[in-house]
Amino acid sequence: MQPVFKIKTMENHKSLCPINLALEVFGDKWSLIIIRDMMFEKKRHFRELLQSDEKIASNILTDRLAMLEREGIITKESDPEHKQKIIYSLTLKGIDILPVIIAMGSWSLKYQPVDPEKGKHAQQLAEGGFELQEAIKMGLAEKHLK
Amino acid sequence: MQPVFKIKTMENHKSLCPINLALEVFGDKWSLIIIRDMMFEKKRHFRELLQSDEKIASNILTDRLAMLEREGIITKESDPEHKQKIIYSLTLKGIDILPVIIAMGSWSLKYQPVDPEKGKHAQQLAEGGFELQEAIKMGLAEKHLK
DNA sequence: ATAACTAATTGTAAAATGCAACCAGTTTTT
DNA sequence: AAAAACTGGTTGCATTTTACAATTAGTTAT
Repeated sequence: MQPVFKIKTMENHKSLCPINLALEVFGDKWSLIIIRDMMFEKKRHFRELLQSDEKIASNILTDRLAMLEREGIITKESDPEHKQKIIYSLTLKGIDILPVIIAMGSWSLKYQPVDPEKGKHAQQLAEGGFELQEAIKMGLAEKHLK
Repeated sequence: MQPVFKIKTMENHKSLCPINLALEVFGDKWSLIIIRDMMFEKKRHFRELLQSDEKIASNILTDRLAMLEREGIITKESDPEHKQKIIYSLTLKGIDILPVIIAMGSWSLKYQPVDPEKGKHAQQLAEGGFELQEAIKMGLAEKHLK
């Protein structure tokens, strides 16, 4: 029996509904935390991402980084200056998750007991509107895309 | 030993960051599917919600509905005309999750293999802008809020 | 050479999810 | 009035995911 080609377009999605397809990529407790830290805390290394307030476990972080890379949300490359260091970057597909994060932040500001200090970015982004959002995307693109 | 009051403001949140606080409510594979069906498929009963393409299990649906009620996203009431029927409604807090769902839909339309039929709502909402979004919220408020 | 740091991996326990069958009431059908 | 079908669930069990702590091989700094 020969190994069989996996048909890419027939991946087992629960459905092809847009909401479900997004949830299958970042609909869990950790993926958006990682993306948030890369976007707003400028974290690019494993150890930095491990340090969040939410205390992600290292095996879960490893798993999510691999998944996000498979899904084309991030890329990884080893820093040639420091062979042991791996630098993680957002792709355009990853940067474009920003509006989702902003919408979630706005909702929490309205309904959840947000720590004002932690909510600074969300506050600014809720007020800054479309222009600020685009400016942030530009900044991220400059730092993360080659 | 007397039962002790649970201090509401000290609930064990992983953090008080807005992104995390939103994820703690609907950052799982099912909650937004349920909310989507209530918003766009006009589902209001247990059996209807059980029928989604994604095939949620009945015990998980029971669990999520109870959680969403605890979190103030939905309410439940028994239809006095049909004693066995329970009708689920969105609260304003629940209706205000719409922008998150729209942002996720737009992202999927751009990057994921969305079935055009399933993506109709997302397509319209991406094009319709703020006005359409507000109109939909008004419609939901009329049907779900008393 | 030693110590400290890197991105992980491993082992084990706990929690969440999936699946199928079942259930007690409530209507509907016959 | 009985039987059938429908309601929102519950139960038991297998699988999967997550949490937590300790450990690791390779790399860099002292």
